[in-house]
Amino acid sequence: MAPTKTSRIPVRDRILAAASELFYREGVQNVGVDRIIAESGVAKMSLYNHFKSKDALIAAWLEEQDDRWRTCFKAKVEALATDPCDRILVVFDMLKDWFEEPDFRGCAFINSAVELVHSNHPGYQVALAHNQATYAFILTLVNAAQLPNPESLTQQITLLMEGATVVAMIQKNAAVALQAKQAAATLLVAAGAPINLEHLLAG
Amino acid sequence: MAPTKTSRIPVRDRILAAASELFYREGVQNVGVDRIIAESGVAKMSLYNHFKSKDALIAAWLEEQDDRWRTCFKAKVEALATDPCDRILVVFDMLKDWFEEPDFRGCAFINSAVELVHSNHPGYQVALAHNQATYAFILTLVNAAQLPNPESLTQQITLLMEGATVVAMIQKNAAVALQAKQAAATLLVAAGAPINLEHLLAG
DNA sequence: CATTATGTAGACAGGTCTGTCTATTGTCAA
DNA sequence: TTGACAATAGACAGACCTGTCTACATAATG
Repeated sequence: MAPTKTSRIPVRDRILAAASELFYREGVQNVGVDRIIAESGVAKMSLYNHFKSKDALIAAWLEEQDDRWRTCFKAKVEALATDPCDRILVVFDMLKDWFEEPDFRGCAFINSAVELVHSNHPGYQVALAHNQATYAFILTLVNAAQLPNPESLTQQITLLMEGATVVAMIQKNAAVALQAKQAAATLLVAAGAPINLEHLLAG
Repeated sequence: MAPTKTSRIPVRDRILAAASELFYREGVQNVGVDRIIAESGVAKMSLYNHFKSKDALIAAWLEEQDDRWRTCFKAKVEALATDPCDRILVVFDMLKDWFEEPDFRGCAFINSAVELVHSNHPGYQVALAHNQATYAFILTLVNAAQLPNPESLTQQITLLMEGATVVAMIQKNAAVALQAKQAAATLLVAAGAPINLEHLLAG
């Protein structure tokens, strides 16, 4: 490899970093490869040497995002709470923090699935896999809480998560995360979880 | 006006009809004006005489969809149920029917907001207004049910609706509507509504 | 030093898209 | 009939986009 004078970060990583920011901020359709190479300070041929096409770059970006999300999300949940039910609820606190980030623009996977339209697009496949991975992760939390009908409860909680993400994006309103948390807590209590609902309403 | 020989339907309506199908099926970004005029059998200048630009056509399409939705949705809910709580729950049965339509591809307003990116786009404004109209309509149902904290309950129910719509789209899974309905029923019961949950699980 | 691999810079082809323009046709009303 | 209006067909400019190509520069390795 040729460590360029301008930067010692590998070319592929620089491309992915620039693509990540631009794709998320403006959508995959509104960002051309010319802007990605300009932002990353890379030659166009380098981009096409590392990625077969723009569609392949989109898929690679989503895969990288998915990888990061799986590890970061799991680690954060486990660091913020130990009780199984608390871990489910703390997910919504994390969502609120995410929604409050100034550059928040919704879920990259949902947004990309909408833009890519066709489910045979490699990027769409990654988005779908991410969606199922979210379900699977929440399911581990619900299973740990040993509540009845774990699959149903998990699906309902993920619907609240996705709904909150979409509404927070379109309305630019981070507070919906708290409403989603309240709803999730109600579902948990109805399933028999030992949660103090009064305490939730306060903070 | 000049009623064309090929059709007596006004030109503007033919343009909107073609745009509606194409925009919804493939997304506003993936459909060019050339395809709209080909599908509607209209001259390009006619399109630009009726709509200032493609962006204006997108906004007009969304406004028309919003108008139709407001009247159709309200009428259907009121026709399918009379009890306030039943009316809230029947919304999710309607969602399921919608999700099962072969051409279902999610919510046109959410999808368009994602594609248009910028909240100052006229189409984005219509999508946002539609989102708030949904909230307002559900709020009337919740108010009719005379339950405590109507705004919170309404927000939580709309989160379930939006979440179900997004997940149904990305997974092509209409069954999530039933999970959303179940969650909504649990929330209603927790709020004191007189609902038989066992009956819900059956159908 | 020489070779090989990697990256750079930028031109370029071929396609698509929006929006404009012109010339022509058809329809209604006075 | 005639003039005003609406719609048609299609060419066109200008911009943008993807992906390829060439010529050159740089770095590590044998």
